[in-house]
Amino acid sequence: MKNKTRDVKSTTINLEGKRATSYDVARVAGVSQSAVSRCFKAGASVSAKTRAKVDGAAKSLGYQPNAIARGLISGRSNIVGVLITELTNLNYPQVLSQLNRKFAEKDIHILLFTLDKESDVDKVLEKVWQYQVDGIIAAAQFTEVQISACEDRGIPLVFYNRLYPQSTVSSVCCDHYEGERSLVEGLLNSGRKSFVVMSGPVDSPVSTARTQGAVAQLKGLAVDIVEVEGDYSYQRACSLTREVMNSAMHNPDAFVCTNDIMAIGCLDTLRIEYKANIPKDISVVGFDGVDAAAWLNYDLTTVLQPLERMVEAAVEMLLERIEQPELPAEKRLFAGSVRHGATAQLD
Amino acid sequence: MKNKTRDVKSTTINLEGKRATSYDVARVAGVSQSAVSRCFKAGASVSAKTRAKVDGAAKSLGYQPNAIARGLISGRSNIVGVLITELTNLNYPQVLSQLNRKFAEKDIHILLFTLDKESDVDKVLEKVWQYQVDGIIAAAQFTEVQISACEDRGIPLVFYNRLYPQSTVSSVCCDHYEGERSLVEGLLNSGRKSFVVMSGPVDSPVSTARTQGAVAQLKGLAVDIVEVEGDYSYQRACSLTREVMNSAMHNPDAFVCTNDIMAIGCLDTLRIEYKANIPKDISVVGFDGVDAAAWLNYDLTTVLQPLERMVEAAVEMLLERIEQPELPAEKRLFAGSVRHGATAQLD
DNA sequence: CTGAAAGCGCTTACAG
DNA sequence: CTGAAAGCGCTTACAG
Repeated sequence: MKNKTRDVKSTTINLEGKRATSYDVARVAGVSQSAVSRCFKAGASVSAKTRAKVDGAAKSLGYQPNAIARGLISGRSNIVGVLITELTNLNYPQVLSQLNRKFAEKDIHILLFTLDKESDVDKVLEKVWQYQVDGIIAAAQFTEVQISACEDRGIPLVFYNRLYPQSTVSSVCCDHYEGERSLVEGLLNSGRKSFVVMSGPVDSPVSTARTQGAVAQLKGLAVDIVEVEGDYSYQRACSLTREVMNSAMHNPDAFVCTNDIMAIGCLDTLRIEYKANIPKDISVVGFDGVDAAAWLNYDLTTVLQPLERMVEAAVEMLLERIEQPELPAEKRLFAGSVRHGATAQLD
Repeated sequence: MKNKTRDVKSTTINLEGKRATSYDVARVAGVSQSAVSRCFKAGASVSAKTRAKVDGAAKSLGYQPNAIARGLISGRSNIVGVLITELTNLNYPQVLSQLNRKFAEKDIHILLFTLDKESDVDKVLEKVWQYQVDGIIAAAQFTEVQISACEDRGIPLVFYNRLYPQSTVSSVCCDHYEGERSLVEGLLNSGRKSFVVMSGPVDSPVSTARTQGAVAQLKGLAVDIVEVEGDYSYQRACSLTREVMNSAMHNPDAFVCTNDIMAIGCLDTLRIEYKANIPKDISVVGFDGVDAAAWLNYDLTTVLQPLERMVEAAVEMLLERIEQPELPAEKRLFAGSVRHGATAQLD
C-alpha cells in the first residue's frame, strides 16, 4: 500500500510539468537531499538502508541526476568538444563513431563541431568556451594563438592527424610522410621510372606530409616526376589524370595519389578512358584504406591508417590530461601498413 | 593608462586559475552583475554607456557566458541530442554535418549519440535525460514506451527516416516505398521478367519499406521473384549474388538492391566473376545516391534522397517544437528522384 | 535603464 | 553514515 501511495504521489509530482529533482526524491524516500546526491556518486558512503529507499524513490519518479547542474558545481561537464573538418578527414564517420564509443565507456559525451573551412576555428572555439568542455579533440588546423587560448583556459587539447613539430601540443598522428615514402620506394623497386604525384588541398597538412614523403624518396633519382594539385575529390582526380595523359610530354608509369578517393578516380579514368593495363603499364597507389579500396573492382594498393588504435590513443591521452592537467604534451606517431593490392606491384 | 591598468588586473584575475565570470566583468566594468548578464542577452535594454563599459571589460577578461550555468537557470541548454545508428544510415556523415550546420545557425549544438545496435536506445536515452537536451533528432528505432518517455519529459522529438504510421510523432522521411516501387515499375516497363530483391537488415524499417515497395509492384504479375536477405554491406551483397547466380533454379535479369553499396557489390560480382553484360542481360539498381554511385565505373541507376531538404525540414520542425511545445506532430514525406544511370534502362 | 536578491539542481566540506 | 548549509555562474522578476 505504501508503495502504491508513493507511485500515485510520484506520478502527480512528475505531471506537475517538470522532471524530478533530488529534492523530490529525498522527500519521497524520507531522507535528506544530500543523501540522494551521495547515492548517485560513485564510491560515496551510504548505508544499504538509505540506498534502498533512495533507489526505490528515484525509480518511481524516473529521476536522473541533472548533468548540467552537476557540471556547474563540480566544474566537470563530462563533455568533450570534437572539432572536425569534413574535407580533410576522409575517415570522418569511422573516426567519429570510434571516438564516441571510446568516450561513452567513460560516460563522457561528444559535443560536435564541424568546420566548413579551417578558418572557422575561431568562431567555433568561442562556442567551445561557453560549453565548459572538459577537453578538446581537434582534427583541424589551429594557429599558435588558438592553441595558447586552450592552454590559458586550462582545457586539454589533443590533435588528431595534425602534427605541430615546432609546438608543444599533444597529438596522435599517422606517419603520413613515412607511409608514402615507403610506398614510393616499393614502386621504385618494381622498376617504375615516371611518376605523377597527385597532392590533396594545399591547406591540408596531411596531404602535404604525404606529398613530401613521396617527393623526398624520388628526388635526386633518374626518374621523371610530375606534381599535380588535387583536392582529395574523385572528380578532380579524373580531370587531372586526363590532363596528364593527354599531355604529349609525359608518359607516366606510376600515379601516386595522396588519398584513396583520388586513386580510385585516377584508376577509373585510366582503365575506362585510356584502356590502360593496370598494374602492368601503370601503377596506381592511394592512401587511407577506405572501404572502397577493398572492393573487387579496385583492390587498391594503399596505406592503411590504424584508425582504431589512433582513436584509442587520442581518447586515452585526452582523458589522462583531464585527470592530470600538469601532464606534459605527448606526440604519438603511428605507422601505416601497406595494403598489397592489385593496382601496383611493390618489389 | 586606465586601460593598461585593467589589462594587468584582468590578466591577474585570469591567471588565478579559473575563467572570468560575470562578477569579474562587473567588477572591472564598475557595474552590477545583472547589467553584465543583460549585455549578453539578445534584446535586453541596456544603455550605450553601460554596454560599452561591459564590452570592454569582457574583452579584456576574455569573458564568455557560461552556457552550463545559463542552461541551468533558463531551462534551455541550447543542446539537441542526435541519436544515430551507424549501420542503417549510409549518409551518416552528410546528414550529421548538415544537421550541425543548420543547428549552428541558430546557435544550437549537437550532443552526439551513436548506437551500435538499435537495442541500445534505452541506455542512451538515460544519458540524454541527464543532459537536459532541448530536443532530439533520432535516426534510430524507438519503442512506443521510449517515445512516450520523451513526451512525458516534454522533450520534442523528430525522427529522421523512420516512419511511425500508427503513432503520433513527428518525422521526416524519404518515401522509400514509393521510390523503390517506381524504380521497379521502370524495370518492368523495360521488359525485365526475373527479379532478385536484395533487402537490408531485417530490423531496418528503411530497408523494409524499400523491399515492400518492390514486392508490391511485382506481386501478381507474371514475373519471377527471389527475395534474399542482405545486411546493407558490400561483402554480403557479393556472396548473395554468387548464391543466386550459382543456383540452377534462377536466371535473373534484374537485381533490385535496397541500397547503393549492395548494388555496387552486386555489380562488381556480376561483371567480374560472371562476365555479365550490364544492363543488356542484367539490370542492377540501388537506393540512396551515395558518391560512389556517380563514379565512372558504376554510373548506377538509383534513387536519390533529397538529403539537404530532409535535414532542413527536420531541424525546422524540431526548433518549432522547442519554441512551441504544444504544436501537433507532423510527418513530412519527401519523394526521392530517380538517377538514370547506366546499370538499368527504365522505359 | 539599473541593482539587489532569489533560485536553477546539484556537490561538497563540515559538524554531528 | 547523515543532514544543514554554502556555493557553482548564471537569468529574471522586482523595486527603484
